[in-house]
Amino acid sequence: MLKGMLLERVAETSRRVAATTKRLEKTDLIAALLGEARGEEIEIAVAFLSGRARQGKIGVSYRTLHNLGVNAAERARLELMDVDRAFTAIAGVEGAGSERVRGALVAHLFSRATAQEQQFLSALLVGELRQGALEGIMLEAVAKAAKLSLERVRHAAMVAGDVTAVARAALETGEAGLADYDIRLFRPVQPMLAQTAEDAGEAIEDLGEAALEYKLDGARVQAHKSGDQVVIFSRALNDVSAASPEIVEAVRALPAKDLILDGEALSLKPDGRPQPFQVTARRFNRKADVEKIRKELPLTPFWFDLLYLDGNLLHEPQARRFAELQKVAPVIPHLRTSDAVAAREFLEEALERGHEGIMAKAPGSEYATGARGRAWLKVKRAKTLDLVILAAEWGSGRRKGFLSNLHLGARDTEKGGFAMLGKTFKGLTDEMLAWQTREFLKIEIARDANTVYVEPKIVAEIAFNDVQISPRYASGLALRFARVKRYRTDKTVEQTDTFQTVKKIAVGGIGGE
DNA sequence: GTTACTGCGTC
DNA sequence: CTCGGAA
DNA sequence: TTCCGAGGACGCAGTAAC
Repeated sequence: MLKGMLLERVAETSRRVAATTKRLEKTDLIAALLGEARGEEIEIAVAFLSGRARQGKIGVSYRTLHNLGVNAAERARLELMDVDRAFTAIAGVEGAGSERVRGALVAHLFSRATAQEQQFLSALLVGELRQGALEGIMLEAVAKAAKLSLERVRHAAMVAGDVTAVARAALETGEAGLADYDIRLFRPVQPMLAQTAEDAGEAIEDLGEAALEYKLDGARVQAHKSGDQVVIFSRALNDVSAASPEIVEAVRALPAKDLILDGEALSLKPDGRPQPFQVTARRFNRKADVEKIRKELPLTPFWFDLLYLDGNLLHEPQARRFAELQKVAPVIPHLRTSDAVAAREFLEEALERGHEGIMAKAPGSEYATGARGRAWLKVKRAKTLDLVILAAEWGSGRRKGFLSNLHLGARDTEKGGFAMLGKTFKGLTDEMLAWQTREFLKIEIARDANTVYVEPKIVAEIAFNDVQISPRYASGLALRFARVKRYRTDKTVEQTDTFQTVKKIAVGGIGGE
């Protein structure tokens, strides 16, 4: 009887992958390991080295792992298959007392692992492997190990919606094995993604003639239909049919037997304007009272692409896919133009109607599953505020040793003091990180475990997309997608924006109270 | 029963 | 979701 | 250009604790 691959082999590879910053070296290390794996082990190894369990999230928290209190094994004996079976068992526990049972199962697994293996398993389970390689590098490694072209492997994985099975097929049966991974009904494909453009003008400049569409602020949905059978998938390819019965019904009624649609679903107010995102979000991942909530907050799907209609359309140009789509389903508001002025007007119209912005698509482009290319561009509009930094949290990973995540405050001219509007760590260069760490420590007024509180005197220009109602912050409001544009050392606190200004933006955006 | 907290998925 | 850094 | 990782805001589900 052959011995299976040891967990140690994977943990050691992960450690070495993390140790180098060179992409090719990472690829080589992973490819070498894949060459040694057999059968199901291939799928397990691919999942682990992509930073996840085959079972997905299995409900093991940071806290569970820290309260284990088990010793490490002396010798590495755990096989990949053992670990995979243990994960399946752990994921299956539910109900009252489940946290204790799960903890016991995790403890037993960990007691059989060496110290290094324990470290690897911990990182894997909390999703913090941070070896500088995820699915992108994995695809390259699979291609290398199977001696196939990267494009071939990537396409199969994206159309299959999953790398693990494709990796196994590629390694076991090569080119022939990948032939099965064509688009197929009820097997979701990775949705095509977009890059950002500054404004409508840049999008037209990039694309020439472009297919413009409203960008709606809801959730991405992929609908599969064959006859009466309909399944709706989310962006992460979860089956969300149960939570969105009205979408299922709408798709079932479409005049085509077999199709796959791509679109965005959101809830509209009675006047046709969109609900704020956080309101539409009440429909996502929902199990309780679906029939009741669908009456209060019905979801409306807006379709913008057709991937399959009695056959594969992925490789057809966008213009043809959209034309076919219009014959069978209600489509998103759209405009085909090469005129920058018309594009700008279209953007203004979308914004005026309460939407997020527009998309601009290359009419000649195929549906590049899972790719974030320049064939699709998104144009949104950010707002900015000058805010005061109230505190900063110590960073982790490559930001360890630097003050990173910033607490943002706006002057409250009524109550005095500052209203906290959330936090951001985005938009900071290494230079800014170093600067703020230095400067903040000079004006420190207090600290706790992870946070340094500072005198409220540093001003930063903060970009954001929306103001949301916040159940978390005392101010009652929080910024959505906040990021730092620059520090305003030229501005005093008295010159910053006030909480009262923020409230006005909120009322404008949310629709008033 | 109700609340608090964490995990997960959406953006 | 956004951004900056590295290859 | 592509990939990665630094983490942000919500809301719901599920358990544990009260």
